[in-house]
Parts: sequence; C-alpha cells; structure tokens
Amino acid sequence: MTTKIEIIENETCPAQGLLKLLSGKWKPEIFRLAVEAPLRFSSLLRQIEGSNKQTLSVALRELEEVGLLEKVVIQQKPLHIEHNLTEKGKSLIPVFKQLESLG
Amino acid sequence: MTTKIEIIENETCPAQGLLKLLSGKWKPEIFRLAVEAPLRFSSLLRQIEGSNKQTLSVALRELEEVGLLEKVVIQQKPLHIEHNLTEKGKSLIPVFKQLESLG
DNA sequence: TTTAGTAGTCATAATTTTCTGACTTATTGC
DNA sequence: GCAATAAGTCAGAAAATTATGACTACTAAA
Repeated sequence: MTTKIEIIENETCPAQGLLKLLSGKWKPEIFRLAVEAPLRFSSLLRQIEGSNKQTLSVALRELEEVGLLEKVVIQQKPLHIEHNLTEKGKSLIPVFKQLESLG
Repeated sequence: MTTKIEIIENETCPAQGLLKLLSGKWKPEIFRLAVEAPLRFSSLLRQIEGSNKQTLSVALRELEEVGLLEKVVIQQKPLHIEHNLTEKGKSLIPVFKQLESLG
C-alpha cells in the first residue's frame, strides 16, 4: 500500500511496477472480485473478511490512481458508487489467469 | 517478506499466493537477475543497490522455501554457493514476460 | 599475520503497511 | 425526528517489513 507513485525512479525491473500495483494485503483479492462484477465499497467490506474500511479505501484509491480501476457514480435515487476495471485493468486478466494456472 | 508460508489458510484468491511470492521490495529484481544467470550472494548485494544483506538473505531463503530458487553448493576450492531457478521458477518466466509487455 | 572476500546470522532500529474506533455527509425508511 | 445504510475520512496504535551494524567461519593472498 502507499505505493508512492511519484517515485518511479530507478525502476530497474520492468515487471516490478506492475507487481507492486497488485501487492498489498487485499489488492489481489479486490482485483479478482472486480473481474467478476463491479465493486461497491460496503459489499467489498463484507465480502473480504478480515479487511477494514481504511485499507480497502486506500487500496481502491491506489488501484484507481494507477488506472486499473475507475470510479463510476451512478446517478440514481440512493446514489451508488461503483469501482470498475478499466481497459488497462482488463489487460491484466490473462496474467492473473496464468498465475492461477500455476500455483 | 516473511511470507508466512505455514499460514496458507483462507486463500480465497488463487493468484494471491504467487503474487506474494514475488512481492517484497527486492524479490522481483532478484527473480529477474536469476533468469539471466545463477545468483551469487555477494554479487547480488553489489548488483542491487540500496539493498542489504539481511533482506536479501531472507528473500533468497523464502524464494527457496517456496520452490522458485534452489541453492547449489559448488564444491570447488573457494566453495561457491549459487541460487538457481527451479523448474517451478522457470515456469513463471512467461508470466513475467507478460507483465513486462504491459506496463 | 593482517587484510580481504564469500556467505551468511543476530539483535535491534527505523520505516511502511495495516488496523481500530470515532466521526462525517447524504439519503431512505419508520 | 430517529435509526440505518452507503461511502468514506482522520488520528493514532499495532503489526509487518526492511535496514543497520556487529559478528562468525572459512579461504586466500600479501
């Protein structure tokens, strides 16, 4: 977490950046759930047991900052907020699939 | 680091495990160098600037514990120790390549 | 014999990441 | 009005990760 995006300096390992985007205690889980369906904050909090508001909030923000998720405000009566995979986020799905096939 | 391998419990995200193997400040870099050539502790320490003995030592041990690297003692006069990619380790190379092609 | 290199370990310290609980704003239902 | 849900923020505490410096054991060279 706190993936200091501003300091991308001396990035000698090209895969390291991407790997960092998905490191952090809950990010892979968040990503997996995002592949299945749009994310809602409060249901995420219920789905990922052991997690907490603060960390999920920061993780979502960071995943958005690096362009893997995007926040969508659904202008309806109760005003929903969804966090969806972006195209960049979707491009990571095959990598995930590959990781899953190993293990 | 300190990838508590014993506690693999409630692993709901299948890719999370693999992702964790390569998370940690220096592991992706170590992995990348291991793809290029067998690793030697002291040269690794020189190659990865900003790193330190302790962390590298723990990272190497953990990468070995999860079966991505293997320690090979070369019984020659000055007694060398090499850390090489295992088959499992090699199987991750395409995933790395994919990660690099994105970014 | 003193120095240098390899390959580490150990205890402790500093830094980062994650967690807890209180609090906020807005809307809906009773 | 009062409680509940959604979607958070904030400060501070706790836990995990990473870094530092000292030290070990062995070999080899000067």
